[in-house]
Amino acid sequence: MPQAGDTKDLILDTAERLFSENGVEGVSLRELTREAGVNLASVHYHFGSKEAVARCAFCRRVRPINAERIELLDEVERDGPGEVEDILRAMYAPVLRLAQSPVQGRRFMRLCARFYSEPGKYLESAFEEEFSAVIARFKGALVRALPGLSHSDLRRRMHFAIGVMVHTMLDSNRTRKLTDGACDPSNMDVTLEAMVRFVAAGFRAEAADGDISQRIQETTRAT
Amino acid sequence: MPQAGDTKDLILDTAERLFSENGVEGVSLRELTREAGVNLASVHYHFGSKEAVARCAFCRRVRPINAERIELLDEVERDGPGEVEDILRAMYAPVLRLAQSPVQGRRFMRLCARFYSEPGKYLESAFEEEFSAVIARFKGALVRALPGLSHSDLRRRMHFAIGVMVHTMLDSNRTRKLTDGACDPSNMDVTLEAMVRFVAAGFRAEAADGDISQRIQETTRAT
DNA sequence: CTATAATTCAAACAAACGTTTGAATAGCGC
DNA sequence: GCGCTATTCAAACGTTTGTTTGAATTATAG
Repeated sequence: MPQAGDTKDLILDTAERLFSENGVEGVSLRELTREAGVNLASVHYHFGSKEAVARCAFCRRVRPINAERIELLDEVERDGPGEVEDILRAMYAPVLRLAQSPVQGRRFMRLCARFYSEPGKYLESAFEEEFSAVIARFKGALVRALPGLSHSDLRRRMHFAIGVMVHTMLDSNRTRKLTDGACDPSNMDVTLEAMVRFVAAGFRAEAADGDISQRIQETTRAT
Repeated sequence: MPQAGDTKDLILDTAERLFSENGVEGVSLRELTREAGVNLASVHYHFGSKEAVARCAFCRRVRPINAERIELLDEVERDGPGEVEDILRAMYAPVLRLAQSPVQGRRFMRLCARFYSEPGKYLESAFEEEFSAVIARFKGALVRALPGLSHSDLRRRMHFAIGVMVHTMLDSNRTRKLTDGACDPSNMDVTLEAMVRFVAAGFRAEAADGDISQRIQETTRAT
């Protein structure tokens, strides 16, 4: 009983799985369609190009996640500025919690992280479109939560916070191999809390902004 | 006046530049050899394969860096356990300071970060070989500097620390586009110090592990 | 059932890939 | 000079890539 959109979803599901495992450039359309059990040409019939498949698979997952992020952040900030930990949890939790679902979640994390670090133009625009508003929203929340932090320091530390997240997502497979156990939900909760504490402490650290930057060089080269 | 090894170095230099800009898979050997001004076949004559070129270009830069890291860390730990900030500086400084050199440094950072996040087998072994000893050395130093931290928490936070570094390296180009100015040495010093403070605070944060290990030094949270 | 559109399919397309080949050239000891 | 090795070069190798094509098949509607 083949339903309408069946092929389309088969392609997207398989693309998400394979792209996350081997990267977009590392998967051929023949491999993808063979794995999905559909005809090679159906990719171009339904999507038009390989890049469109990648974008579509990416957006399909990332939009609900970013929507949940905004939703959680709104709740955190409902009664004045939120705590840094709560803001970070709103940022990290949706994407990490998706990773708990054994069937598709963990694979998407790698897809997302791969999209972030892959060279091509596959998604440079997609990332901009999907994330610019979310990032701006969280930056605003952190400005309110950390009024003493300079603008440049906040931007830098936000960068670090994203780095921690991306790296955790990318390396979830290696960590997985070590822990070896099946999908352990509590494990991800522990990881989330560890990330939140680590990054929150980083955000609250004393700033080393421009005015005292001259002292740094000596500190670095102290023999 | 063609000297011996001239072609080999030309290939390596160009590989470092192009691979860092477009990734290993994103650069063809024809593009590489055309840009380097050498013959296509000379790549296989001197290196044997494209993968070998990538590995060679990678190791050529990363070995002195890791050597300097160990050297700096030895100095930090010469009189007992070092401070977390000094350990992190020994870890971050060599790779970030290389980024100051306008000619090749910044490009290598992206190469290195790309190697870390690229799917293929190009370097999974190379990374293991070049970094396993260094990572173990720094992990030991951090264990001594943070005796209250559990083993699993330390491993996790070390993971975060690497994530901050990799992400900073990968995104140096975007930051570059924004700041737009030419290679500003002080800028990287500021970035280094910001990373050190951020990550050190993260390492010193109260652990969220099962066995709430203990309170860390109160001096850190002096507000 | 018939006609019309939507979808699937096998086959082929041109281009690009890493790699190999064998002759041509350069460098160097004798 | 000669002989030998190291290196360069243009050309082609076989494969794989994303994409296109046109006929076959299936679904939908009148």
